[in-house]
Amino acid sequence: MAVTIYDIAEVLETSRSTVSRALRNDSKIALATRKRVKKQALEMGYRPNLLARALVNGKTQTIGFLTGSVILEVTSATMAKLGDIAREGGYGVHMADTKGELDLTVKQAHELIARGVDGLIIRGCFPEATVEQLQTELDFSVPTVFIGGVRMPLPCQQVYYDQAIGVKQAVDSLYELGHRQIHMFFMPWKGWEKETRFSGFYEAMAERGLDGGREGLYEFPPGHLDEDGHRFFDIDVCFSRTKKFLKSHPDCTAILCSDDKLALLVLSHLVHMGVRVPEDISVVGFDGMAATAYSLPPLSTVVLPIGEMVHTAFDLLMDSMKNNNNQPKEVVIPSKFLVRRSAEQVRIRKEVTPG
Amino acid sequence: MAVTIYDIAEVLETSRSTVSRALRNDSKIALATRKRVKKQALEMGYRPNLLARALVNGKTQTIGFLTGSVILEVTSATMAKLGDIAREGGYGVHMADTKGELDLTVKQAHELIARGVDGLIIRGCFPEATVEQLQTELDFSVPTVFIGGVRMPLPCQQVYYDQAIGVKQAVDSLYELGHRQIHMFFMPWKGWEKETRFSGFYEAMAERGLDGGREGLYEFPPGHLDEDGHRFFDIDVCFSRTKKFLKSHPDCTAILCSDDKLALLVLSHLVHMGVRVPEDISVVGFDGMAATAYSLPPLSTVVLPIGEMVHTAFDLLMDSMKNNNNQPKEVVIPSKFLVRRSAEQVRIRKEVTPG
DNA sequence: TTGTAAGCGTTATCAC
DNA sequence: GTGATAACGCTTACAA
Repeated sequence: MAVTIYDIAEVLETSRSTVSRALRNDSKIALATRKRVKKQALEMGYRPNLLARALVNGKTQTIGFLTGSVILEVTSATMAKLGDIAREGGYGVHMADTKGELDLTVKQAHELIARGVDGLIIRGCFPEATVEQLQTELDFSVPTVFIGGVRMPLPCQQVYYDQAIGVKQAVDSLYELGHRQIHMFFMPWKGWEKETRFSGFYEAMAERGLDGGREGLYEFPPGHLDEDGHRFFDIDVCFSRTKKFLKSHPDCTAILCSDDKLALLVLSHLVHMGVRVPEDISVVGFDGMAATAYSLPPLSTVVLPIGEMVHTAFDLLMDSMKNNNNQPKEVVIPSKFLVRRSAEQVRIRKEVTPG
Repeated sequence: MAVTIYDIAEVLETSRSTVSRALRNDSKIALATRKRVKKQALEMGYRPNLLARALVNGKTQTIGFLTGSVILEVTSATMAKLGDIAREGGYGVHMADTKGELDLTVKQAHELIARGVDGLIIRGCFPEATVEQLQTELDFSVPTVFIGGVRMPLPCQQVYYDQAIGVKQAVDSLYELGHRQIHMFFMPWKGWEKETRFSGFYEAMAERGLDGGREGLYEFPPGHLDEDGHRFFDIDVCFSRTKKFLKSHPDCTAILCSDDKLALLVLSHLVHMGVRVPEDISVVGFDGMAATAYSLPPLSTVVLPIGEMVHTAFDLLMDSMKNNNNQPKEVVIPSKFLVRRSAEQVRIRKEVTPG
């Protein structure tokens, strides 16, 4: 069996308390003793039993991370970052997939709490849940902070992206490049925070006096999920949808996509149709997926600063764990437009501008 | 504070042991009592403290998952699957990123063990570590199973992919489609299990009497990692590399890529150069990434059956946790070639075959 | 069928 | 400075 402080105490012919204190560098213990104990502990390969420790002081140095579909890149990037940050802070991460469903989220949260997490970070929005539902269901007994792409409409600790701002920047940037006929492509999949992405588009277009209400939106079929949660698109349908769009909007010079996957899809379809990007049409994505960096052309996209969000959320959580309060607090993280090669000056303007 | 069995016992004017047993449905307890206790527990919102339970019976119902770069799709898919399977089995998952480095792996493993995981699943190979190093470093005190793409050269519980078999299938399939000039593209990045992928290629080519030794291999620059572990490619270099290849290998009709990312990259570059896939050149990937399903054309690829691997690994782990033994055991999971549109009969043959 | 009491490995509160 | 001793919340012989 594993070595315990008791074993060490026995060998050293001292008491458990002394060993315990010495190992934690208690200044009350003589320096010599501390040294002796630590040496012995090392020799015997002692490793503290964090469970026992947790039982007495009520802290496990573990946080729980609840998230919908781990396989999504934004999710796994978040998780990776959280793992790193938590580790630096001496915390472990217990993760659980919620499939983005409220009841599973609640269930898993209770699981994790029972397992003794000190705090909870929950990622995902629950679009079909009512505020009342959230209020009652999500009444957790440990400090909790929500993260995601939309504001949760209830008093809680949360950090979320301002998704609109990046879209606005994108529209502004396109405008300055001479674009006037700008459209937004989207796939209305479940749990997707579309409204905030749309609203940025609406606003920015309106500000410029451009046509960008609902008419500026162009919908794609969302495909379907396989049993592992991977989303598959019906590329033939999407292809013809893009084709149709081009026919019906011959004057469109720029396309904003509601997410990078769609943007990459559309990009490849355009290229196949002989439409040059960005010479003929500029394309912009949303999310900041890694793959946008090496598409051809590399995709301009609105990036969600995941690291910043995770940092903020973790700090918030640490804080409320320390003070054991869970007072409502909100932090907004701005998204930002990242310029790459897929967006360019419109041709018309190019021809007008002399070399 | 949280409700404990003691609180319930007090209210019911009975003993803690009765409550404890009743809650766990011990047949020794009168059915009426059980009912009464459970009802009371429910009413008081009792939730068992798994930590306390763990302290006494030495089991936390938690497993640890160690893995390199969480952000990779294969990794996150593995994690997602593991989370689901574990939950079904009543287990939680404590995850930690190892960056694919041996010392961090060891460190994290000890962390997790201290936190009380009942077992460990470790993903990742350690190409630069010697067998001796692994032997000494990886001497864990809890049941452990390794998973990954290569066989660990030491006695342990492991399940790994037979990566060669899928490559062979791919080559066979291409051969049957009339391809003779088949080449393999690869990026030699750290920790990548290239040899097994290569060996499948070598063997299959040799079996068919085709030129497929080292000369059949064509190397791409591996790009670089950002601080988050995302890999970025220098697309311009890759592009010109592909171009150069086409010039120097005008008779090549099929390209096998060592991973899907590379395949998708090459695919887009070929399309941009006006090379039609699959009409002019067939392309095959490796991994089974989701994105291969909706590239244009959808990519034929060698898929790694992640679900199968995780299932196997979990079962193995459960087994050795139950019997508390850690006897060496190996399971091999075959990869398999998945046919999609990116590979097709060679043109020559097409012309010969009458309509 | 139920209750008593010991113990899991640690920390914390007292005395000494 | 150090050592008993009582928690922490639960399980499990052993008694009753």
